[in-house]
Amino acid sequence: MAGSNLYSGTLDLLVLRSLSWGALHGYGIGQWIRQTSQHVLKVEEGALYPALHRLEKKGLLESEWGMSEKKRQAKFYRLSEAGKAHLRDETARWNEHATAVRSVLEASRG
Amino acid sequence: MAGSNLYSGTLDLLVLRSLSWGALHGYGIGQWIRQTSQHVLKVEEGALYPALHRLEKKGLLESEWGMSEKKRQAKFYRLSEAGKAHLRDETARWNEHATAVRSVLEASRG
DNA sequence: GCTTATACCTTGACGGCTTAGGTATACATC
DNA sequence: GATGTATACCTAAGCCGTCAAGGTATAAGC
Repeated sequence: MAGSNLYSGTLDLLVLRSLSWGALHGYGIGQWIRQTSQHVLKVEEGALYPALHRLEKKGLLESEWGMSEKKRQAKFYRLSEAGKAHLRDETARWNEHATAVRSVLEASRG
Repeated sequence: MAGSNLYSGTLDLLVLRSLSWGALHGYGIGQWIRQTSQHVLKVEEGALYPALHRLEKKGLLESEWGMSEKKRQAKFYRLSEAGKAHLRDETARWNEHATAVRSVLEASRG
Protein backbone atom coordinates (compact mmCIF):
# COMPACT_ATOMS: atom_id res chain seq x y z
CA MET A 1 0.00 0.00 0.00
CA ALA A 2 1.96 2.97 1.14
CA GLY A 3 1.51 3.01 4.85
CA SER A 4 0.22 6.43 5.62
CA ASN A 5 2.18 8.19 2.98
CA LEU A 6 2.77 7.56 -0.67
CA TYR A 7 1.19 6.22 -3.76
CA SER A 8 4.37 4.63 -4.95
CA GLY A 9 6.13 5.16 -8.23
CA THR A 10 6.17 8.93 -8.11
CA LEU A 11 9.35 9.32 -6.09
CA ASP A 12 11.70 9.05 -9.07
CA LEU A 13 9.71 11.68 -10.90
CA LEU A 14 9.74 14.05 -7.96
CA VAL A 15 13.49 13.64 -7.52
CA LEU A 16 14.18 14.30 -11.18
CA ARG A 17 11.97 17.32 -11.03
CA SER A 18 13.79 18.73 -8.02
CA LEU A 19 16.95 18.88 -10.09
CA SER A 20 15.54 20.59 -13.14
CA TRP A 21 17.09 23.96 -12.32
CA GLY A 22 20.43 22.65 -11.14
CA ALA A 23 22.26 20.51 -8.63
CA LEU A 24 21.03 19.72 -5.13
CA HIS A 25 22.29 17.32 -2.50
CA GLY A 26 20.18 14.39 -1.33
CA TYR A 27 19.06 15.86 1.94
CA GLY A 28 18.10 19.06 0.17
CA ILE A 29 16.09 17.17 -2.42
CA GLY A 30 13.98 15.64 0.32
CA GLN A 31 13.41 18.97 1.98
CA TRP A 32 12.55 20.71 -1.26
CA ILE A 33 9.93 18.12 -2.17
CA ARG A 34 8.43 18.29 1.30
CA GLN A 35 8.24 22.05 1.35
CA THR A 36 7.05 22.42 -2.21
CA SER A 37 4.24 19.97 -1.58
CA GLN A 38 3.16 21.80 1.57
CA HIS A 39 4.30 18.83 3.66
CA VAL A 40 1.91 16.45 1.94
CA LEU A 41 4.75 14.37 0.47
CA LYS A 42 7.07 13.11 3.14
CA VAL A 43 10.02 11.44 1.36
CA GLU A 44 11.50 8.98 3.86
CA GLU A 45 15.28 8.78 3.78
CA GLY A 46 15.12 5.02 3.48
CA ALA A 47 13.33 5.51 0.19
CA LEU A 48 15.18 8.60 -0.98
CA TYR A 49 18.80 7.42 -0.89
CA PRO A 50 18.14 4.11 -2.62
CA ALA A 51 16.20 6.05 -5.26
CA LEU A 52 19.15 8.35 -5.86
CA HIS A 53 21.51 5.40 -6.23
CA ARG A 54 19.07 3.69 -8.56
CA LEU A 55 18.70 6.74 -10.76
CA GLU A 56 22.42 7.29 -10.89
CA LYS A 57 22.99 3.67 -11.81
CA LYS A 58 20.53 4.08 -14.66
CA GLY A 59 22.51 7.05 -15.87
CA LEU A 60 19.77 9.57 -15.22
CA LEU A 61 21.70 11.38 -12.52
CA GLU A 62 25.32 12.34 -12.00
CA SER A 63 26.81 13.04 -8.60
CA GLU A 64 29.72 14.89 -7.10
CA TRP A 65 30.86 15.45 -3.55
CA GLY A 66 30.99 19.02 -2.32
CA MET A 67 30.18 21.34 0.57
CA SER A 68 26.65 22.24 1.61
CA GLU A 69 25.50 25.72 2.63
CA LYS A 70 25.79 24.55 6.21
CA LYS A 71 29.46 23.66 5.66
CA ARG A 72 29.11 19.93 5.67
CA GLN A 73 30.07 17.28 3.18
CA ALA A 74 27.23 16.53 0.82
CA LYS A 75 26.76 14.65 -2.42
CA PHE A 76 25.32 16.88 -5.13
CA TYR A 77 23.21 15.40 -7.87
CA ARG A 78 22.42 16.82 -11.28
CA LEU A 79 20.41 15.60 -14.24
CA SER A 80 22.22 13.92 -17.11
CA GLU A 81 20.90 14.46 -20.63
CA ALA A 82 19.15 11.11 -20.37
CA GLY A 83 17.71 12.28 -17.07
CA LYS A 84 16.26 15.39 -18.65
CA ALA A 85 14.62 13.33 -21.36
CA HIS A 86 13.33 10.88 -18.79
CA LEU A 87 11.87 13.71 -16.73
CA ARG A 88 9.94 14.94 -19.77
CA ASP A 89 8.64 11.46 -20.58
CA GLU A 90 7.72 10.59 -17.00
CA THR A 91 5.98 13.89 -16.48
CA ALA A 92 3.82 13.19 -19.52
CA ARG A 93 3.15 9.68 -18.26
CA TRP A 94 2.17 10.97 -14.86
CA ASN A 95 -0.18 13.53 -16.32
CA GLU A 96 -1.79 10.89 -18.46
CA HIS A 97 -2.14 8.59 -15.49
CA ALA A 98 -3.53 11.25 -13.16
CA THR A 99 -6.01 12.32 -15.82
CA ALA A 100 -7.13 8.72 -16.27
CA VAL A 101 -7.60 8.21 -12.54
CA ARG A 102 -9.51 11.45 -12.26
CA SER A 103 -11.77 10.49 -15.14
CA VAL A 104 -12.58 7.24 -13.35
CA LEU A 105 -13.20 8.97 -10.04
CA GLU A 106 -15.50 11.50 -11.68
CA ALA A 107 -17.20 9.18 -14.14
CA SER A 108 -20.90 8.75 -14.12
CA ARG A 109 -21.97 5.19 -14.72
CA GLY A 110 -21.04 4.48 -18.36
CA MET B 1 8.34 1.17 -10.60
CA ALA B 2 5.36 -0.33 -12.33
CA GLY B 3 6.66 -2.00 -15.40
CA SER B 4 4.86 -0.25 -18.20
CA ASN B 5 1.62 0.31 -16.45
CA LEU B 6 0.65 1.56 -13.04
CA TYR B 7 1.67 3.92 -10.37
CA SER B 8 0.76 1.54 -7.63
CA GLY B 9 -1.61 2.09 -4.79
CA THR B 10 -4.49 3.36 -6.87
CA LEU B 11 -5.99 0.01 -7.76
CA ASP B 12 -7.98 -0.35 -4.54
CA LEU B 13 -9.40 3.09 -5.04
CA LEU B 14 -10.41 2.39 -8.62
CA VAL B 15 -12.06 -0.87 -7.64
CA LEU B 16 -14.05 0.75 -4.85
CA ARG B 17 -15.09 3.49 -7.21
CA SER B 18 -16.31 1.02 -9.81
CA LEU B 19 -18.81 -0.28 -7.27
CA SER B 20 -20.21 3.02 -6.14
CA TRP B 21 -23.46 2.62 -8.11
CA GLY B 22 -24.00 -1.04 -7.38
CA ALA B 23 -22.63 -4.53 -7.73
CA LEU B 24 -20.31 -5.72 -10.49
CA HIS B 25 -18.40 -8.93 -10.95
CA GLY B 26 -14.61 -9.02 -10.99
CA TYR B 27 -14.15 -9.31 -14.69
CA GLY B 28 -16.60 -6.48 -15.26
CA ILE B 29 -14.76 -4.27 -12.80
CA GLY B 30 -11.57 -4.64 -14.81
CA GLN B 31 -13.35 -3.86 -18.04
CA TRP B 32 -15.14 -0.87 -16.63
CA ILE B 33 -11.94 0.70 -15.33
CA ARG B 34 -10.20 0.07 -18.63
CA GLN B 35 -12.97 1.58 -20.68
CA THR B 36 -13.63 4.50 -18.39
CA SER B 37 -9.97 5.43 -18.45
CA GLN B 38 -9.83 5.28 -22.25
CA HIS B 39 -7.57 2.23 -22.03
CA VAL B 40 -4.89 4.09 -20.12
CA LEU B 41 -5.33 1.94 -17.02
CA LYS B 42 -4.88 -1.72 -17.80
CA VAL B 43 -5.77 -3.68 -14.61
CA GLU B 44 -4.00 -7.03 -14.92
CA GLU B 45 -6.00 -9.95 -13.60
CA GLY B 46 -3.07 -11.03 -11.44
CA ALA B 47 -3.45 -7.74 -9.60
CA LEU B 48 -7.22 -7.44 -9.72
CA TYR B 49 -8.31 -10.70 -8.12
CA PRO B 50 -5.90 -10.49 -5.20
CA ALA B 51 -7.07 -6.92 -4.69
CA LEU B 52 -10.69 -8.03 -4.52
CA HIS B 53 -9.86 -10.73 -1.99
CA ARG B 54 -7.84 -8.26 0.02
CA LEU B 55 -10.63 -5.71 0.09
CA GLU B 56 -13.20 -8.31 1.02
CA LYS B 57 -10.99 -9.59 3.81
CA LYS B 58 -10.75 -6.05 5.14
CA GLY B 59 -14.53 -5.85 5.17
CA LEU B 60 -14.73 -3.15 2.52
CA LEU B 61 -16.44 -5.40 -0.01
CA GLU B 62 -19.07 -8.09 0.16
CA SER B 63 -19.44 -10.76 -2.49
CA GLU B 64 -22.09 -13.11 -3.78
CA TRP B 65 -22.13 -15.65 -6.60
CA GLY B 66 -24.60 -15.10 -9.39
CA MET B 67 -25.10 -15.14 -13.13
CA SER B 68 -23.51 -12.63 -15.49
CA GLU B 69 -25.24 -11.03 -18.46
CA LYS B 70 -23.48 -13.57 -20.62
CA LYS B 71 -25.01 -16.39 -18.62
CA ARG B 72 -21.92 -17.49 -16.81
CA GLN B 73 -21.12 -17.90 -13.14
CA ALA B 74 -19.64 -14.75 -11.72
CA LYS B 75 -18.86 -13.38 -8.30
CA PHE B 76 -20.55 -10.05 -7.72
CA TYR B 77 -19.01 -7.53 -5.38
CA ARG B 78 -20.64 -4.62 -3.65
CA LEU B 79 -19.46 -1.96 -1.22
CA SER B 80 -20.03 -2.46 2.47
CA GLU B 81 -20.72 0.57 4.63
CA ALA B 82 -17.07 0.57 5.64
CA GLY B 83 -16.20 0.39 1.96
CA LYS B 84 -18.26 3.46 1.17
CA ALA B 85 -16.53 5.39 3.92
CA HIS B 86 -13.16 4.13 2.74
CA LEU B 87 -13.93 5.22 -0.79
CA ARG B 88 -14.69 8.73 0.41
CA ASP B 89 -11.51 8.90 2.48
CA GLU B 90 -9.26 7.44 -0.18
CA THR B 91 -10.69 9.71 -2.85
CA ALA B 92 -9.84 12.70 -0.71
CA ARG B 93 -6.39 11.28 -0.06
CA TRP B 94 -5.80 10.72 -3.75
CA ASN B 95 -6.90 14.24 -4.63
CA GLU B 96 -4.58 15.65 -2.02
CA HIS B 97 -1.72 13.52 -3.29
CA ALA B 98 -2.31 14.33 -6.95
CA THR B 99 -2.53 18.02 -6.13
CA ALA B 100 0.74 17.83 -4.23
CA VAL B 101 2.53 16.05 -7.06
CA ARG B 102 1.19 18.54 -9.56
CA SER B 103 2.33 21.44 -7.42
CA VAL B 104 5.84 19.97 -7.38
CA LEU B 105 5.85 19.34 -11.10
CA GLU B 106 4.72 22.88 -11.81
CA ALA B 107 6.71 24.64 -9.12
CA SER B 108 9.13 27.34 -10.00
CA ARG B 109 12.33 27.14 -7.96
CA GLY B 110 11.30 28.06 -4.44
C1' DG C 1 -14.69 -29.43 -33.54
C1' DC C 2 -12.14 -25.20 -32.92
C1' DT C 3 -11.54 -20.61 -31.52
C1' DT C 4 -12.73 -16.58 -28.97
C1' DA C 5 -14.56 -14.19 -25.18
C1' DT C 6 -16.02 -14.59 -20.68
C1' DA C 7 -14.97 -15.56 -15.85
C1' DC C 8 -12.49 -17.27 -12.10
C1' DC C 9 -8.01 -18.38 -9.78
C1' DT C 10 -2.83 -19.06 -8.03
C1' DT C 11 2.18 -18.97 -7.97
C1' DG C 12 6.91 -16.93 -8.34
C1' DA C 13 9.79 -13.29 -8.95
C1' DC C 14 10.61 -8.49 -8.61
C1' DG C 15 11.08 -4.29 -6.52
C1' DG C 16 9.68 -0.04 -4.08
C1' DC C 17 8.54 1.59 0.48
C1' DT C 18 8.63 1.55 5.56
C1' DT C 19 10.74 0.84 9.80
C1' DA C 20 14.58 0.96 12.19
C1' DG C 21 18.66 1.12 12.80
C1' DG C 22 23.76 3.22 12.15
C1' DT C 23 27.80 7.07 11.48
C1' DA C 24 29.58 11.75 11.55
C1' DT C 25 29.90 16.82 11.84
C1' DA C 26 28.47 21.77 12.99
C1' DC C 27 26.24 24.65 16.01
C1' DA C 28 23.68 26.21 19.95
C1' DT C 29 22.63 25.69 24.71
C1' DC C 30 23.31 24.61 29.43
C1' DG D 1 32.92 20.88 28.43
C1' DA D 2 28.81 18.14 27.83
C1' DT D 3 24.51 17.59 25.67
C1' DG D 4 21.16 18.08 22.25
C1' DT D 5 19.52 19.28 17.65
C1' DA D 6 19.87 19.73 12.80
C1' DT D 7 22.36 18.44 8.96
C1' DA D 8 23.99 14.77 5.93
C1' DC D 9 24.98 10.31 4.53
C1' DC D 10 23.98 5.20 4.51
C1' DT D 11 22.10 0.09 4.96
C1' DA D 12 19.20 -4.10 6.16
C1' DA D 13 14.89 -6.67 7.02
C1' DG D 14 10.49 -7.28 6.02
C1' DC D 15 6.01 -6.07 4.00
C1' DC D 16 3.15 -6.04 0.28
C1' DG D 17 1.46 -4.76 -4.28
C1' DT D 18 2.27 -5.67 -9.14
C1' DC D 19 3.54 -8.35 -13.16
C1' DA D 20 4.17 -12.38 -15.87
C1' DA D 21 2.70 -16.60 -16.64
C1' DG D 22 0.51 -20.14 -15.92
C1' DG D 23 -4.13 -22.85 -15.01
C1' DT D 24 -9.58 -24.27 -15.19
C1' DA D 25 -14.19 -23.96 -17.10
C1' DT D 26 -18.24 -22.52 -19.87
C1' DA D 27 -20.97 -20.12 -23.72
C1' DA D 28 -21.25 -18.67 -28.31
C1' DG D 29 -19.88 -18.33 -33.10
C1' DC D 30 -17.91 -20.26 -37.24
